Amino acid sequence: MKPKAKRQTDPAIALARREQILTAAAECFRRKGYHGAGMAEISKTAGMSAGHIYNYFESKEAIIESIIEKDMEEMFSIFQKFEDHPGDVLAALLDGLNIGVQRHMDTGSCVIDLDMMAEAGRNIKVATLLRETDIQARGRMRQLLTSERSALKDIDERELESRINVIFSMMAGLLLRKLLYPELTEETVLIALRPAMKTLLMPFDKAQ
Amino acid sequence: MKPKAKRQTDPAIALARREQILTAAAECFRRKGYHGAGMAEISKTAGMSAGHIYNYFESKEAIIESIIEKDMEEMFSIFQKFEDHPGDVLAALLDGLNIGVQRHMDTGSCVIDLDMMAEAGRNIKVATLLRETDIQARGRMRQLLTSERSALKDIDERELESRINVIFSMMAGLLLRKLLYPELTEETVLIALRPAMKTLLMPFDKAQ
Amino acid sequence: MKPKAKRQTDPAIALARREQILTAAAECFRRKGYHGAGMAEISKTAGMSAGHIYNYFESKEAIIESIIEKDMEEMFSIFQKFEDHPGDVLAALLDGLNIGVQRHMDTGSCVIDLDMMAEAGRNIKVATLLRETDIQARGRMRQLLTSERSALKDIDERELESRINVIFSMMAGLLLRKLLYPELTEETVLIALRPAMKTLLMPFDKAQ
Amino acid sequence: MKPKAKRQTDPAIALARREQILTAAAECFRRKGYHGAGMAEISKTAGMSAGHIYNYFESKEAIIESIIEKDMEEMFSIFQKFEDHPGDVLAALLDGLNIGVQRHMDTGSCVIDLDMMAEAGRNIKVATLLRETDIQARGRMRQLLTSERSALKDIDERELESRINVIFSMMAGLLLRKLLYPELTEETVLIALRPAMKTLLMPFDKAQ
DNA sequence: CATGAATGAGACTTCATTCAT
DNA sequence: CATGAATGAAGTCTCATTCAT
Repeated sequence: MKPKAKRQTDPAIALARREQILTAAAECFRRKGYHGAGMAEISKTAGMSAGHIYNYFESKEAIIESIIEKDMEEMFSIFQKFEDHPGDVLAALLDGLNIGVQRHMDTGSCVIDLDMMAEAGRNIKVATLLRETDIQARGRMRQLLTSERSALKDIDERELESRINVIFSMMAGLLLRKLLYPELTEETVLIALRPAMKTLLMPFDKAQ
Repeated sequence: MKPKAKRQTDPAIALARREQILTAAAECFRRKGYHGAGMAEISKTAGMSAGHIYNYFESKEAIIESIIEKDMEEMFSIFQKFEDHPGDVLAALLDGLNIGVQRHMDTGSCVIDLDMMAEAGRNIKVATLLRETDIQARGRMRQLLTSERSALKDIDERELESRINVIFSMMAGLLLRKLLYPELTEETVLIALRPAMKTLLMPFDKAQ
Repeated sequence: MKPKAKRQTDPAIALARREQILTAAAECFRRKGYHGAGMAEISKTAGMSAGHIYNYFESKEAIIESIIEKDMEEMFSIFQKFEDHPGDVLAALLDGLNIGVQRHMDTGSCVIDLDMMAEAGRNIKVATLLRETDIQARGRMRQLLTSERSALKDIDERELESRINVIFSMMAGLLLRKLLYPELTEETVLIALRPAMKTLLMPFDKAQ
Repeated sequence: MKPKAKRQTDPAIALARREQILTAAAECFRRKGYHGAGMAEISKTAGMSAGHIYNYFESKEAIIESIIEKDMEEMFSIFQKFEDHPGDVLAALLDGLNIGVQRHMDTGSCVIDLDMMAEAGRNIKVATLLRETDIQARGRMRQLLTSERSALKDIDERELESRINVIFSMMAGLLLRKLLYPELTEETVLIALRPAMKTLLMPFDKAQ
């Protein structure tokens, strides 16, 4: 979905402008929310006129869509780290857990993600984008969990799906906790999160 | 925070009108979001003039606040069930887990809760209300977990906080999963959720 | 302009109700101004329902018109005092000057009069009523100034008109001063007002 | 309090637009009063969209405040004339009296001033602005009356205050007379006004 | 006679978007 | 390429007035 821009002379400049706008918009959305941030504020933050933005994006909605795409790419890079991690998958994921927690409790990205999720509930285009992003993420996670170095490489498909969903659910939910309690720390959360995550990454005991 | 309405002759009618408005508003918010739904649409859905709504609610904001309050009361009744449950707490909560999942995956209430969370990011009154609601819920959960019939009655405060937060996080996160994947079923989720929840409701092994 | 009321059973009750409304409305207008006071507030102050007021007055505008009429009648009674005063007119008016000042600087009636004057600028009905009231007042004043006991009984018509207008202007203007400076006292004003008034009530010296 | 407008490229255009709006608003206020004139009417009169006005004024209230400020500046220029007048102060003020009368009896500015006064009764910002304006005017008048060329340069403070207030009262009151009697002429008023003013500008006789 | 629930037009204001320059 | 002046639809809210009861 790159060629959103209208006629442009130098593609390099055009790309730079787009980045400029996306960065500014993301910051504004973070501060004020999608509805709270106006094009005027975004244009001021981006250092260009409001009208000019429409040479690069068809609408305000198109901007948030592009931001979602960027988020997607960023997330991929995060998963990459886990894949490069030596040792078994369980250790890798538990090792990286605090990073994951940190990321999901960063109030900065928090609000904007929430806004996007809320928007997804009624804007099918946003919903589709988010779903695509998430499907990619789940794919990566599935690769990790079914790799040779994983203790779960033989579990059945349905259970795998469930585990991944619960893991994602738990992580994404942190965002909501942090939003309600800004004073909540990662350390506190990790006390119970780590054991729960371990359970989700190991075979369930027959006894349970 | 009961009598937000202005003076009314017949309290029964007044209450009915309030309900009428709240129901209509909730539906509109669900469809269009808090900002997306206008008073015009709400009034049409409620079957009365826009101006008349202001005889029962001081502002659009007051409406969403009332909706939040109603949700709070509903939640209390849910917790009450757990408290009345015979047997130990672990069993009670695991028994009621499917109900909890069901509730958190009901797309109907889903979107509106998300919207409220997003709104909380920029509307301090909404944020306060949500936080209060959540504090109440955590209080109930804490009572449950520290009751005589709980296996966790002796754990230290910090760990207790962590467990509760992770439990809430995991449950609330389901809402986001369901929003992205409407086809996701409770049964699927429960496969991995139940073991994870069990871990969160039992003492952590020293070995872990 | 009495029969503004619609069908009524007992004229006595009807009149009482009208008084009730007028008193309440006057108080509200004084506090909030004509535009600032709503029918809701007036009806509450009057101790009856908003709808019922419309059985006695056709509109909000009709209420202020009635208030103006009442003011007119009140003013007549004030002039009566001067006419009954023993001694010459000059002494009578100077004697009563502090009362006149007091009345024109009463912030209570102040604001409502101002509102009515402003309204007169664009509402011909109000303008007519005020003019009629004022014409009556000027007539009384003229009688006083041309009575046998007055030093001005022989001056020509044009000069008389001018004197009366300036006197009224000076007195009415006090209202504006008091509004701007609530701390302004009658005593302070009288220091210069009394000599000025004396000049206006005596033949102008040739020398001047 | 100059740059109330938002950022504008060409200050000349911005200023022109502000003038355009102020002129239109003043005309509308004159015709319908502050509350009676809507932004729609003002914008139509100004020849621009209602929304655009908000690029130059923050609110309807800001518009009337600007109008008051303009009036203030205009008034200053009038006082300047008196100060530049050769001869003694008494002569200067009596000479300029007809101009002052003309100004205070101009029905055009009349009604809008009245409206502002009435508005001051309930809008503290307007009240403050009007009071400031008047204080400035009184300051100028005081300078005039206590200058070396004045016969009143040695009178005590309280009497000076009283004289100024009565002078202003008398002049401002003319506005009300003209409003009630549009047929009233300056010449007629001046017959009695000039002697009264002379009294107010000269030492009071002991005999009085 | 009396109520107050209900209306609906209109108030001010915001903001995404367009377009002449 | 770039601006920002300008638009206009839509937003929330108020309030004089009506009418079924």
